Amino acid sequence: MSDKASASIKSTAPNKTLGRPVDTAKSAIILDAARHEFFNNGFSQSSIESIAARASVSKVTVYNRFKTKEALFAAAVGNECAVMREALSVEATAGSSIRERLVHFGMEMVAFLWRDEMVRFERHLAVEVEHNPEIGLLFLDAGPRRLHQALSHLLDEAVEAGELKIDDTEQAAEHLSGMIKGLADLERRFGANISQAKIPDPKAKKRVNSAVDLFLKSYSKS
Amino acid sequence: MSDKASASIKSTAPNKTLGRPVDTAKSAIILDAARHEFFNNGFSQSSIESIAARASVSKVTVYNRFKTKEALFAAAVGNECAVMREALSVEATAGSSIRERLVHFGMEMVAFLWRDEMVRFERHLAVEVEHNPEIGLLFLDAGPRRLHQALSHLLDEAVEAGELKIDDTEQAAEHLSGMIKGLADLERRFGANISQAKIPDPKAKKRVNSAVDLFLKSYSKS
DNA sequence: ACATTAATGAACGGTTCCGTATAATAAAAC
DNA sequence: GTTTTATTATACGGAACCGTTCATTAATGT
Repeated sequence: MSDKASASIKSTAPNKTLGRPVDTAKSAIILDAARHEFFNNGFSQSSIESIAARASVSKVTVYNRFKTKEALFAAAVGNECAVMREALSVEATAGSSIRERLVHFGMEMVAFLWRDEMVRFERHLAVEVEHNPEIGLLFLDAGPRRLHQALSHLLDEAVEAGELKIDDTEQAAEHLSGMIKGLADLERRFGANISQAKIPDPKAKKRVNSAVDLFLKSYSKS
Repeated sequence: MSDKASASIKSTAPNKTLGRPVDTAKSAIILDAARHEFFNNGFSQSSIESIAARASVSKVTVYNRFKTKEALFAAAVGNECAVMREALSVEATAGSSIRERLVHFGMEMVAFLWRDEMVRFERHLAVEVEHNPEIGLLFLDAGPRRLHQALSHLLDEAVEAGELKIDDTEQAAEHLSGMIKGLADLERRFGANISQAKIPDPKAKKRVNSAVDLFLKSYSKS
């Protein structure tokens, strides 16, 4: 009876172990191609066909894994955010002085933000946030808020260790990271192509150092 | 001879005083419609036809004044930058204490940046900078750099008046404006729609005040 | 009235692209 | 081999839109 049923009635759920297996590697390749196209040309300027071509995959395969163009974009954003999370999970270098630790944090932050891919990612993501607010929060949680937490934590430890005296470490962290970015953040987003410049932000070292100076002048315990 | 020439030979340059005059008001109306469409939907998502419809103007008329879609976009950006220049030419309120002046400057800056139109303008402009770097510089000159100069000037005056002691006022101005924007700048660009919130940035007052506190703690002369 | 230019409305050619459908091929289990 | 599923290549329907053309109407000077 059961044999007859399974043979005659078409099962709505396909048998997993039967037929040609899904090439699981293709999804990652598609996402990588999508990342390249979307964050270099923008959402509406990127075509599914060009993404498929870059991934060396049929267009139908793309639609097979991702229901629609918007879904593919959201998946690409999620993927980038996951990568960002991984990159930001490195621990702050301890052992050195608090000044050295803060300067190091600042320079790392600048190096991270001033990368070409980061600039373009921010640009094209910000536009799509208007149509899909969720991806904006996805980015905020993976990037900025995480950085803020890391810096706040760094400050908390310094306070506990008696190196600093801060009432509101979160507020202090926001001030410091704000100074680290400074107005150069606008040059980064609207200025000449940074890929042509040898050094991402030539004034970064000076800016970060003086920012830490100003910061420590108020918050140093001594 | 000259009469004969001007009468028989078709002059390549049309006679200005002849025929129906150009409706000069239409250009401004078109630019306003272009601003609305471009900075709400983005460049590639906006169609010339919808812009013409919004301006109650024929599509041909648009192409008559602006050679191409890119030219219209650039013109719209230039127009917005001119408006911005006008808005930023207001003098800083003098007479009060330096603390009050700085806090006032900061709150004005936040109010200016957190407007819906400003957020969308920045978003859509940043994307197009990749294809047309000139419009980015146009914006930088009209907005951020102008703000920076204004704040630097304010600090210079305070130094001359003996209210502050600052070596590098430009660096100090960058730090202060960086703190004023803080990480909230990222929430502004990637966070939930600000138009739904009652107050643009609820934490702005606290952030600006504590930023000025930190600033003055180092640069006060007393 | 007439000449001249501005502006409109509608249509067109050409292009791009989304999402789907179809027929053929490839890779696995049986 | 056969069956089953994944993937490809190709084509299609449909829509959107850029930039242009043409015939017509509107607004001014002489």
